[in-house]
Amino acid sequence: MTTLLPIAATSDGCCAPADGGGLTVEAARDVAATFKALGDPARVRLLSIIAARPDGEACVCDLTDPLGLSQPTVSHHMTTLARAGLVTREQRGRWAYFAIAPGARDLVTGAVRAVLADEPAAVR
Amino acid sequence: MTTLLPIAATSDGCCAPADGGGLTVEAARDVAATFKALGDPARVRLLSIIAARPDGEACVCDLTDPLGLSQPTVSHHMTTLARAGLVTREQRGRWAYFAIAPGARDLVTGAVRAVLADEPAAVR
DNA sequence: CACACGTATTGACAACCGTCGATGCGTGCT
DNA sequence: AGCACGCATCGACGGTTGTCAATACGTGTG
Repeated sequence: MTTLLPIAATSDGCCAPADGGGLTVEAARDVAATFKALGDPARVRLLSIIAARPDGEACVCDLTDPLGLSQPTVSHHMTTLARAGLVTREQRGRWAYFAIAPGARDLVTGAVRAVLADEPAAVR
Repeated sequence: MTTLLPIAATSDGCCAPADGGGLTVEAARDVAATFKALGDPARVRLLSIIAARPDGEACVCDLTDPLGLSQPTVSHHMTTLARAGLVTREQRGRWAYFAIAPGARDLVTGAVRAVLADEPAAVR
């Protein structure tokens, strides 16, 4: 939910929203929610493991062992990542395959740009 | 501290570290710590407000009002941001001026690249 | 149809986190 | 020297979070 808008869209007219010139309260909440989902080592490892997969997807049973966490915990983290829009869940047979969401990278980079105001010129 | 290394440096030889192909435990911890510092709306707003300043710096007294938080709370958040390497603190007179750390953007983008494996070039 | 298997949900618990008021510390002004 | 001011630290409190065991839910297989 909350459909994060990647650019700081104050949208409230021209003048600074009297916040002091920064992001809106809602924008900050959305941006922080994205980062919050990435703010746990277990979730970071989950994402990186899935991203490193040759087919780019994995089921929960593939993830419990590398992480050393219980199945419910992994499932819980995957739900968190899915709610943040970072992974997609696809039920196939009796396995649930998770993959990096198509817009995941744009979501995060958009959040970065929203906070740190855009980069000079060459993104390198 | 912990000097986040931006690239997934498994460094442990060639083979996947038996983690499943993702980041190392330590790398994941460092990356998550960076994101964790960004995972709170107050800190996101603090960063964006400082970044939006014409001179690029602000003292605590400039930040309490826009945020609607108490002075100790703002100070606490700034300490968190400083420990994460996202802002610098410079005592000048009896004011403490905070500014976006020089390497802040690289720190965050490096963390993004570490998790989501480098940018497409060819993917998709 | 019954069973095994993979996953999600529930309930519980400890740890952490954000927040505040009160207080302490350092600095400049009078 | 004394005082006002800005900031950090302390102690406390409620809320959130990460984790697990136990259980429930779906789905394919025998």
